[in-house]
Amino acid sequence: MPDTRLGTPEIYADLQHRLLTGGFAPGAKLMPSALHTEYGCSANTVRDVLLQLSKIGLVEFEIQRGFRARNVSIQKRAEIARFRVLLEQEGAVASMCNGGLEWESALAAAHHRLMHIEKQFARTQDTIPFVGIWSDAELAFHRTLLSECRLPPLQETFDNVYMQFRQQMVGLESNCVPSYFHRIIQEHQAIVDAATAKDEAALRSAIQNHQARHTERDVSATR
Amino acid sequence: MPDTRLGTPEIYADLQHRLLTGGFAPGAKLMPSALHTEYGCSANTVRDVLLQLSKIGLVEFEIQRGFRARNVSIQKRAEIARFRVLLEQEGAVASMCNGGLEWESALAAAHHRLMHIEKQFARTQDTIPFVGIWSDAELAFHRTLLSECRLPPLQETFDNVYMQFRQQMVGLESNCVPSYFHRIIQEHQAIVDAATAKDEAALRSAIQNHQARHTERDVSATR
DNA sequence: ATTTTTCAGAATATCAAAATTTTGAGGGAG
DNA sequence: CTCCCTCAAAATTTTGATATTCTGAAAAAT
Repeated sequence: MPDTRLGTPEIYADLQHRLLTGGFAPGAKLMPSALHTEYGCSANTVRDVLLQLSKIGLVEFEIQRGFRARNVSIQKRAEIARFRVLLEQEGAVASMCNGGLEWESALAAAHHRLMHIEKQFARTQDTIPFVGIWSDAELAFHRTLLSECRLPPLQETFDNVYMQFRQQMVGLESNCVPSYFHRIIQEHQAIVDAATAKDEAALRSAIQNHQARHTERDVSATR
Repeated sequence: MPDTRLGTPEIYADLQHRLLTGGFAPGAKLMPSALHTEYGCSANTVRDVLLQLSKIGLVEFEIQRGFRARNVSIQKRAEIARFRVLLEQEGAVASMCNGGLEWESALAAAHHRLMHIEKQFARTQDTIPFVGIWSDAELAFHRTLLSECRLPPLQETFDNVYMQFRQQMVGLESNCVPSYFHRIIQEHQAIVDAATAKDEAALRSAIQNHQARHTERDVSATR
């Protein structure tokens, strides 16, 4: 798409964005030899970027077999969602214990910003360009939630899992219903309330409920 | 070291092994242009392998600044250890709930194999060649512990974290005292006992105790 | 004396082409 | 009809060379 000469970071960002917004069909082959013309660079450069993207789980890499956009399935989304809940519960509880007033304030600020975007969202029909900025704001909110947990490895893992989860979402549901966002606003509010009240059990429940739609175990699937 | 022509998987395995056994000083620069002669391949091939190793956290990669063996510190080891405990507790408890007799048996088998190696270990002075096989057996034991948790993302993350933890260990303590292994045998036994007894609280404690030496928070470090 | 600039050496990123491997279709043998 | 073998097209990996960027020390300026 872009016609100017791009550096590796730009190619990385663009490919990540496409992966996260349905720019590639799930499981689609990602061929450096095909993509390099789009970015006006060599195939090897695309290969490097794809290798880096496989690091965060958005791209599957198999030796001698190239790259693919990660496959999606209800089962896989459920596994990722349950792992995400696990990480977020532990991280949020730790943040709640460590974090002081400045953490609560940051959380309130992130939530306010997110609500503002979500309200704009509900008013607009043209949802496509909004998913990107909404997702950034939601990620910022959840990052703030974990920001004081003092476990960098958990935070890094959460970032990856969050993006993998998002990839599963857009791969499985191409359209976003507006009522969906109403529920999400309430769920975020419950998280903020529990964190502010320093109620560990409530915080865990709120985080669990936030993903309840996706964590149900699918007994029919044989994986 | 090897004089025959090596494929990428062999180079990957060898570099991983060196990273995990102190073959590189912590923070040491890993230059494709220097390593490619050792493996009889081009610098770019080494670069690819290092990119893949950075995926599991053993190698740090910064754009335009190359690769480094990951740095070690008491602080970093503590963070990794605490994250490891968290993952292992959740994974083991889930495995205990899901796993049946075949899981208990597999766990007992992995533990028996590990004990056998540990006893040989205590008898030998020449510890260096043993650390590799002991570590493989210990990893197998902990993998078995999580094998029935039905959370593939957690299992993958645990593998990475386990290796990062090992890297911190060998980077911080070059010598392994034999008494160290006596304690570890008992700690593993406690994990097996709790899992067999289906005692969730005891299992969590046993896993926590297994890393207790490393999870202490270092208040003096300002990170 | 401290800071800034310059400059060569070294290391990294990128490239286009060659070598290797995989894939899939077509043709024979059982 | 099925299975296996062969072979050519396509894709991936590797290579060696080129271009860009970084590093550190010496020189110049404040």
